[in-house]
Amino acid sequence: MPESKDTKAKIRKVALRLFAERGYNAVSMRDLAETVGMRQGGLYNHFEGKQALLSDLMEAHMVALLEALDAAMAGISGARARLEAFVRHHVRHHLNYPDDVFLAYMEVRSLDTENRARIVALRNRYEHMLRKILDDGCAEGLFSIGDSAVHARMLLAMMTGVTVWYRDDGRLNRDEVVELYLGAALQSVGLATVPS
Amino acid sequence: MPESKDTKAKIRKVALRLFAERGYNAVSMRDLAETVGMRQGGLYNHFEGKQALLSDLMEAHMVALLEALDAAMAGISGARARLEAFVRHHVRHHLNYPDDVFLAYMEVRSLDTENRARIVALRNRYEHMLRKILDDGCAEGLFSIGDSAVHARMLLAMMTGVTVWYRDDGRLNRDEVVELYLGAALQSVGLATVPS
DNA sequence: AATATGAATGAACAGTCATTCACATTTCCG
DNA sequence: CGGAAATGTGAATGACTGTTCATTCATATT
Repeated sequence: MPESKDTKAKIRKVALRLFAERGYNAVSMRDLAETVGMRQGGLYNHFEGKQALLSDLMEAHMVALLEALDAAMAGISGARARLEAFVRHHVRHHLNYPDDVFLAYMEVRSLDTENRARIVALRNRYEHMLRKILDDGCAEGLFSIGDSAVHARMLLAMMTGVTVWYRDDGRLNRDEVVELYLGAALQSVGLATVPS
Repeated sequence: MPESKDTKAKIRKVALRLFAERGYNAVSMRDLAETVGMRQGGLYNHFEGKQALLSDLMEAHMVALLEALDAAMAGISGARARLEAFVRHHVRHHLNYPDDVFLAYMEVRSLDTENRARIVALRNRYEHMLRKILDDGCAEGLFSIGDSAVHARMLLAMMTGVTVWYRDDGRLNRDEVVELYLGAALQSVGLATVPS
């Protein structure tokens, strides 16, 4: 069988979708195995258990998110350009991987203590990158915001929320949505958006 | 017994906290009863079941939120003043009832079809109020935003996120936080904030 | 004094949960 | 080709799930 080797990948793919759709606690190992096309016992040849599977998915997403951020910011300097790059990266990544994002956001509390600590640390690193950009922009006298820590959280919440409503068959395509979020983000720090 | 009559209220209070803390599916009726200080069977003298309890909590919150909005907006005219009133109301209400808000946001998917439809309808009514304000502001030439429907969702996600991080023993008090969100919201629609 | 009500109990119900395990089957490699 | 390692099966485990119910009891009503 040619596809037997990527069973692990298939389990992850299905688990990601089901966990994101119904929530971690509402998905049983039976549901998961059945959707994958196997019996529940076989899952344990690939993962230690349900908790390990969740943790694996969330960590993979956070690492991918941070790597994509590094790639998006490489060689870009200046607070405004860096903010633009951050927003574009964030919104685009969230549009491309809505299930990953949704899972990482909603199921942090389903992680046990150790796993949660690791995921939250990665998330804090991400948040700190944005806060640094805002601080730099304020130091340069470019941005006008009340509090960089709060503003970073405001922007992240605003942008992450795109996963809640965006649908590919809707009125707007992904590029348009990215630019809408970019415009709002720039105005929120006191920068006028240039008309296209 | 003076306190036997408000058992129902106590169940709601405890359920709200537990559901918000651990998630609907992670709280058993035994957990709930034990925390209230009774046995599981007795819960069913006050609520039809777990689902009815969740639905009851969420609907009560949505109704309270809409009523508070009506009160906050009464007699206020002009797009800018109405936007300010909306933002102040929303952030303050979310700071005052973080568990209600968190539950209503996270557990919509745990509702069965009929209950979900009712809650989502209430939520849409709320979102529409904000969108109307944005449309009016654009029509008056006051606001500068790309898309009022998207911008309404951006603002709501941004403001609702306050429940995720705010702590009463933190660096900022509630009034300060409200004003920070107000400033960001106004700038995001292209309005300069007046220095205090 | 007799009766009705609201509320709590604790046991029982039929399922479901994640996980384990002995046992097939398949796949890979020497 | 052969045997070992990887992978899948199906049954079993004990704990936990939401819900029901006969029963008890204190209070309120007649």
